[in-house]
Amino acid sequence: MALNAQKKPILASVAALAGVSSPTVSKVLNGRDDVAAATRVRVQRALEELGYESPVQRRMRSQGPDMVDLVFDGLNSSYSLEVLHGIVEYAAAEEIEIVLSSITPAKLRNTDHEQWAQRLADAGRKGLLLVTSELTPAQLKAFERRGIPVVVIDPLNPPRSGLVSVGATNWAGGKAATEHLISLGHRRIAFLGGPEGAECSIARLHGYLAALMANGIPVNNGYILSASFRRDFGVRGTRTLLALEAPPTAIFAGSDTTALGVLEEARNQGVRVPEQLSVVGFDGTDITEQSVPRLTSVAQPLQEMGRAALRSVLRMAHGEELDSPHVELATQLVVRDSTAPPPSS
Amino acid sequence: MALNAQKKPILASVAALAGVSSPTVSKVLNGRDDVAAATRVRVQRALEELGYESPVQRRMRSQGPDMVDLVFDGLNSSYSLEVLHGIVEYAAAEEIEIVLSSITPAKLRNTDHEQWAQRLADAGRKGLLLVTSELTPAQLKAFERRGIPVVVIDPLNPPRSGLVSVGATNWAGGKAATEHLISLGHRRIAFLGGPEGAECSIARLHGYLAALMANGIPVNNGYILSASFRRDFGVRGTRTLLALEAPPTAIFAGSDTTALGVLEEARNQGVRVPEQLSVVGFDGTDITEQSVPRLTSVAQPLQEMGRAALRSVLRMAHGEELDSPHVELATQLVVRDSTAPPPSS
DNA sequence: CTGAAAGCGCTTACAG
DNA sequence: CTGAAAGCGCTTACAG
Repeated sequence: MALNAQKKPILASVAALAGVSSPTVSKVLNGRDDVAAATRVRVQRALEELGYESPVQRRMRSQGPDMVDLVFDGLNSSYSLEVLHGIVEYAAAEEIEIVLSSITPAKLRNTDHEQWAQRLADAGRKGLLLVTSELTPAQLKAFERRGIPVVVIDPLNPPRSGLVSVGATNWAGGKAATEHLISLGHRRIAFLGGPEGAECSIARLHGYLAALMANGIPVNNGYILSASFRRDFGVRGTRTLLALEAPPTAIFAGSDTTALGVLEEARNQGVRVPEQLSVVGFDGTDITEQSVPRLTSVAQPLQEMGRAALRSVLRMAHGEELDSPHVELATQLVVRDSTAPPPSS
Repeated sequence: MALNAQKKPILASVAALAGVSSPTVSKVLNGRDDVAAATRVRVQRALEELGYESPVQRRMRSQGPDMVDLVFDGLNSSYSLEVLHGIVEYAAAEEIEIVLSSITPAKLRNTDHEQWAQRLADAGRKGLLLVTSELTPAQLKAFERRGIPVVVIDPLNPPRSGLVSVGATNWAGGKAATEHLISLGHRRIAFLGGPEGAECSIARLHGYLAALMANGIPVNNGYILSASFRRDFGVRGTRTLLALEAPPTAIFAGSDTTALGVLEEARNQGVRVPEQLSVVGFDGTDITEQSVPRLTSVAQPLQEMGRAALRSVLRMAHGEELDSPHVELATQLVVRDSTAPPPSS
């Protein structure tokens, strides 16, 4: 049978192998119930053996590359662009098509997930990729039941069991940023974190705390503010911090965008960076190179995270086992021009 | 004919209506080229009138929202992000899914376009959107023959007949930028343009020239350099310009990214912006707000361009007539902090 | 339950 | 360029 393996199997060849007529095979394929159980089994075995595909199935498959759905949580930051870039580049190389879902995170809640999952299954989608947004366990289950793998990039909540996700070493990054400042001689170091409850921000905060503790620097709660990853919080937060009786000599911002706000407010107050105030950002997007001064920042491998997530989804789609349900790629501190020793007051 | 409207149209009924044979209809459907143009049109009209769908298409349709393919020319700039943002937002509202094509512009040349177009047709894709990149007339024809509308955003070449495209008023933008500088008192104004031959850059250059001429300012060819939209050209170009015997007092850059390079080089040479040198960018992406000083720039309505392109493709897919094959959305000069009167030498 | 026969809708090969 | 004819692969209707 290996001899005619190249010949595409048609219904008649399946019938011949099973020792029945074409109509009978047709009935099995279409789920008719007027077929004896034993016959059905024989036909099914033959279908399997020959790897039979209906013309529609064949058309579907040959119709193009595999497709993976992507749900994007707002497409407005350099962060998103980098992640998307990584996904798209890998997809192009692997000849995968990425479908930007019309189901936006905003609509996610009021979407009938059974219906959604079924649609993806019918359309032959190979998997689902989520950036930042998340699925409820019930939603996740709907995809699981249909054999559609789901991978989340940078989940907001702590990794749940059953949820496959890709992130970055946020704790280590927070620690590295803070240790860098400490090694420059800073002792009064503030932290401007992201939205309350965001797992990645909490991890960065704990990295910051770990560095302080390891160096015997007492934690000052007035130096720790959390609100958002946006620029305006950088401005507001800096205003608050610089108005303190003992203002910090360094600020570690939870995102590059926030750090930009820090730079802006420092400039407005005539506080020179890095001479009078050191600033570290987080993300390592291209704005770190465009700001004045260029921003010392903890780089996340965003493109790699996108690529890794797509790779994981594809591996799962092919039935391969993953090494681990949650992977964290290494962050890396990149020292630029916004950090220096504190002013020798 | 309204009477049997409920009867699902088959190939033979289309043939009857068009007054041809079934094989001919089959050929049209499959994009064969051995059909006379007039016959093809008649058949396409009949297909349209009866709302014919192939069995495969029927299957597909019952399976989810309409899909439009998108070919992106590199996903690395704020420019791309903005355009994509506009497309995706409109798509989500209209419940359209956007497929990021695995055919990248790099691969475009060695792709069998007949095969590609057929694949999209088979997959029931409603249209094709191209950003910056373009199709050859032969490629365009392959899609046209299969009734798949194509729209290009910001085509690099001048609008060809038959090519539907969306752009911005580059000439007017170039003129507005230059007039702004002239009205501040500048007479020595340089232009740093994009890649040689890029239509949008040529239009901006001519807007610049028009403004100079309208104000009786002689054109100095040494003030006009064209190379790319990238930052490094901003640096190099500025170095060249500032080394001139009579250096310009203002530089109009063809993109915001290039303008950023201008700012960088000016800073390196200790030339203060805007006091000693005025700078205007083009695009109006968010880096204009993040630079120091904030960048005066000609804003392109990038999100709107993305949205308009998708809307056009969908209108064509529904058989509606477009008002015009090429549309230009208005650019707008946004004055920020990088422009001021020239130094009173 | 089964399958010979007829049928369906589309495509291909080829004569003109 | 066009279409009558043959063909393809699947499904349906029905006799046994």
